[in-house]
Amino acid sequence: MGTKERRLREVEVREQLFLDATRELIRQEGLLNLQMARIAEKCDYAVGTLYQHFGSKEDLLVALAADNLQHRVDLFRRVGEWRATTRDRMIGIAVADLMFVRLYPEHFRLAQLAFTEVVWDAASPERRRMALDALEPMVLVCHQIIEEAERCGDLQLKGMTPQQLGLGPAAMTLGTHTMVHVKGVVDLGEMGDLYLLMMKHLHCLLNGFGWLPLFEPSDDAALKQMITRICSEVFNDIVCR
Amino acid sequence: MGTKERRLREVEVREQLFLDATRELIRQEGLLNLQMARIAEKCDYAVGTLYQHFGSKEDLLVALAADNLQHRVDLFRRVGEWRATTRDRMIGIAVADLMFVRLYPEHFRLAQLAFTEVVWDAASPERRRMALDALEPMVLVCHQIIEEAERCGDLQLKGMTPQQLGLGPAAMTLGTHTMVHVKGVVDLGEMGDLYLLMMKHLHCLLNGFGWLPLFEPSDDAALKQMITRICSEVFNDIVCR
DNA sequence: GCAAATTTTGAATCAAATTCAAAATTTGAT
DNA sequence: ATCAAATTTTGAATTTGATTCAAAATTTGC
Repeated sequence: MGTKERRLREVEVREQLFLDATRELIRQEGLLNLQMARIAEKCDYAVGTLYQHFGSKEDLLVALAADNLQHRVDLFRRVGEWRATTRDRMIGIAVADLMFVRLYPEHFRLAQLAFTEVVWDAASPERRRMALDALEPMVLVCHQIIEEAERCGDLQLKGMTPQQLGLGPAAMTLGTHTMVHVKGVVDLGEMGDLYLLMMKHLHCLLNGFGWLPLFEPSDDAALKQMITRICSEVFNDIVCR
Repeated sequence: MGTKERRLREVEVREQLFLDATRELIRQEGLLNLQMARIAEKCDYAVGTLYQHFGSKEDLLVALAADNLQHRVDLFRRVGEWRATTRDRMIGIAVADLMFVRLYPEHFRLAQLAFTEVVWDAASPERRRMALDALEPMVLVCHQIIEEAERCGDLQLKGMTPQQLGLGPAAMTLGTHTMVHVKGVVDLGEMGDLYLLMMKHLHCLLNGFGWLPLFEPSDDAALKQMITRICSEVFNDIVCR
């Protein structure tokens, strides 16, 4: 009987409806003013129905963060499949994030909250698992690039596992995203484009790893050109800087 | 008249009492279960009095994060005054953070929440200013090290300002702290000590900057020895790893 | 010693998440 | 097509916990 399956699909559709509505409400009124009742109302359902999908507000927030991550994964995958040097692809991962930030400008603010003890621990274990699973393929893409880099001699792991080496760039990008999204921590006036700066630091880090071919980070023009090239080769269907 | 001043001091003492009680409650029962009424009760004051100091719960959280930062600053300053090479001192900043994490194991979890839009924007502007001001001296210490490194030829800025260069290590440490403190994001079993790994990545980054003297990051023993040395020379009065 | 000003108090209020019994709908057998 | 059982939806009622504010207590200035 297909009845059960149809129902299952309907539930899934509605769940997505709730998530999209939540995303829109956050964009319109900010995380601060997000209310469960408003979400239900916006979708013409009763609050009780919303709670059938998400055990709590925290659960919903984690679910939304995980949902956003699906899209981030898509961008990472493109980079993974891109025919380019391993170093270009590693940098490409960071460029994918720049794209992701434009497509989901609220994601990192949401994620910062969702991974906070207060929210994370209040979400259901299943939801947490889903979020961690959503992270998994991104990690995988990075490791594959790192492994290939080692195989072809672009990179020496020097006793680190690919996982361990990957954590450096990951920490740097995560840290940057955090700083960018907290209002007031960095004086943007005198810092310029933080994300451009991040790309530069990432190059320095990769140089420090000895990841070939080395790149001269002081050459701003070359750096910008590289970003533009990656955008046009990998993300040319997405609006670009 | 000293009456006014005495009163002012009393208020300050009480504010600290509230902050310390909050810190303890968080350690005991977790951020999740923090309640304003409990804090007041623990200090034998009415909730109204607590609200005289902190306009809202969010205000209190930001205040506590800022208060913690004072202690982080103290550790940073020691490093700033340490007689050692500029590179050792830069690494020393990260070691200071390791110390800080032991002294205030809840800080980064709290900070992640406090700098979240939901909390940050709900705190009073004065409180936000205080928190940003608390950050300032830390930034300053780092810049001084970077500037001295350039002056004495240990480091080439290559077109970056000291502020801009400092953001790289800052992003990397912030990102690491975040990953360490969210349960489940990194499989600690196969990653080993994340903070030791961070030190290694930091060395790679500094190598990538060309910060002299270069350090071979694959030499685990030397890395650990370096950390131990910094602990004993700079933090020998604090319990050490 | 007393009235005005200030501070403290905590019961009352309020906001918003969450629940759950009743109503509506769907299912499956006849 | 009809009906009873099972499932789903509903939203008013409950709960939780932050916040307020009028009354009580205390301090100040004369």
